[in-house]
Amino acid sequence: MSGDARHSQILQVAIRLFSQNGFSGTTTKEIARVAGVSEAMVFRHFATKHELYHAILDFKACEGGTKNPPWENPIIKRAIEERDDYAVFYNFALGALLHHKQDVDFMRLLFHAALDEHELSQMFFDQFVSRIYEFIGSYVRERQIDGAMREVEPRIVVRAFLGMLIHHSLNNILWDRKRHLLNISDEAAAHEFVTILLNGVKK
Amino acid sequence: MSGDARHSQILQVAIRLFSQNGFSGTTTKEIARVAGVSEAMVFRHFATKHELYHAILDFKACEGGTKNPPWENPIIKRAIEERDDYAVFYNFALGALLHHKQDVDFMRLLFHAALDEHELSQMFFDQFVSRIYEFIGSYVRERQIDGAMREVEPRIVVRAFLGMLIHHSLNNILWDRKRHLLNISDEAAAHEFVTILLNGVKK
DNA sequence: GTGATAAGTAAGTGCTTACTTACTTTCTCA
DNA sequence: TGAGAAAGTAAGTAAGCACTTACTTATCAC
Repeated sequence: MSGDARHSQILQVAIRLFSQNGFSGTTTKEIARVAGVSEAMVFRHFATKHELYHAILDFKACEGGTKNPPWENPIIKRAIEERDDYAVFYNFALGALLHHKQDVDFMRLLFHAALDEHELSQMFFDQFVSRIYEFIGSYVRERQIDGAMREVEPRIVVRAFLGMLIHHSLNNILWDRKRHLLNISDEAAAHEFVTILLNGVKK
Repeated sequence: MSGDARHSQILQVAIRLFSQNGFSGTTTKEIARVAGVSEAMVFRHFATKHELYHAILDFKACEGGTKNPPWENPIIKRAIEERDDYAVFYNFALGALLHHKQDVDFMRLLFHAALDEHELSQMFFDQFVSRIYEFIGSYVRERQIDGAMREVEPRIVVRAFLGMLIHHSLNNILWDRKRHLLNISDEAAAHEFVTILLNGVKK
């Protein structure tokens, strides 16, 4: 196997293991075993375990966050121009839920990193999450000026909205994987959450 | 120091360390050091590291969950009888936010346990969280029958509501401890979330 | 074919881990 | 007051950890 191929293969294996077991719960020996190579190969590609973890968070933060950010989604941009509140929030919500479902590893990795207080957790928050507050928050502000939404601190609206979405995904990933408590499609969840939110803030 | 006192002192130290660093990130040596005893003392009180962790989750799940459950809160019970939606949801929300703030260790512990897929995480979910779905869900159902709330699956309403609350606490604990993104009192947060939710589901 | 280079490993290194043993000190109360 | 129990420790043990070294095998342009 070529160097590059092995490099990204080890990365993929490590992503899975770190996301399952966290940093200190994952051993370099097991990464090597699952990748089907000797431990020495892991250390040829990544000087230390920390460097490997850092490379993963770096890679995932780019791929998972800044790849298709909502503020570059043409459907949402169009909906914003047309002042179609439902379309703005629904498409954002559905995009988020699908993204969470597709990349469970990333979600788990983010929470592990947050609990471990890893610097890249804060970086992701500052560079991605706070931008979302800006993005949705400023749309809410505009709609308040339009007279379409009542006066609430826009960031509270964003927090309420993100809370519904992220908590729903977190439930599906961590506690209620079999969907015993609430079995609902992503489309239906997005619709219901958006309906509650928009009715909740309309004038 | 007496045996019982030492026992609970080690427990308290371990709670702090496990909640900070998770199970595999915490060493028995450090627990002993922080407790100011030799490692052998830790193992006199708890046969294994796993047993200590189990004892903590057990203790915390009881203390944190079933101590003052919302379904035994007289203020909430009264509000339910009076069909005072705002009082029901506001008091529940404020109680939850205060509880999260007072016991950050427990919140972190719960998330560590969930990511580690520890059995007691599932137990807490089954015994406490699902009861809350029952409790609030059935109130929503009653209010729908009363004609005061529109027809939505009550569990979706509960999920939206808990999502706002838990996500807000999680933000304050993990990512935005300095409250740069949103600085708001617990009372104001409870008020705003409840207002959004109730307007969101009213007929 | 040959020699340079890259891919790969077996068998370590010293340190840390959870956990034990064999021992000493302190307290209690008949 | 002294014997027995309980509280406490120093100094281990074997296994596991991140990481290294010294070596072998495969690739491929020339």
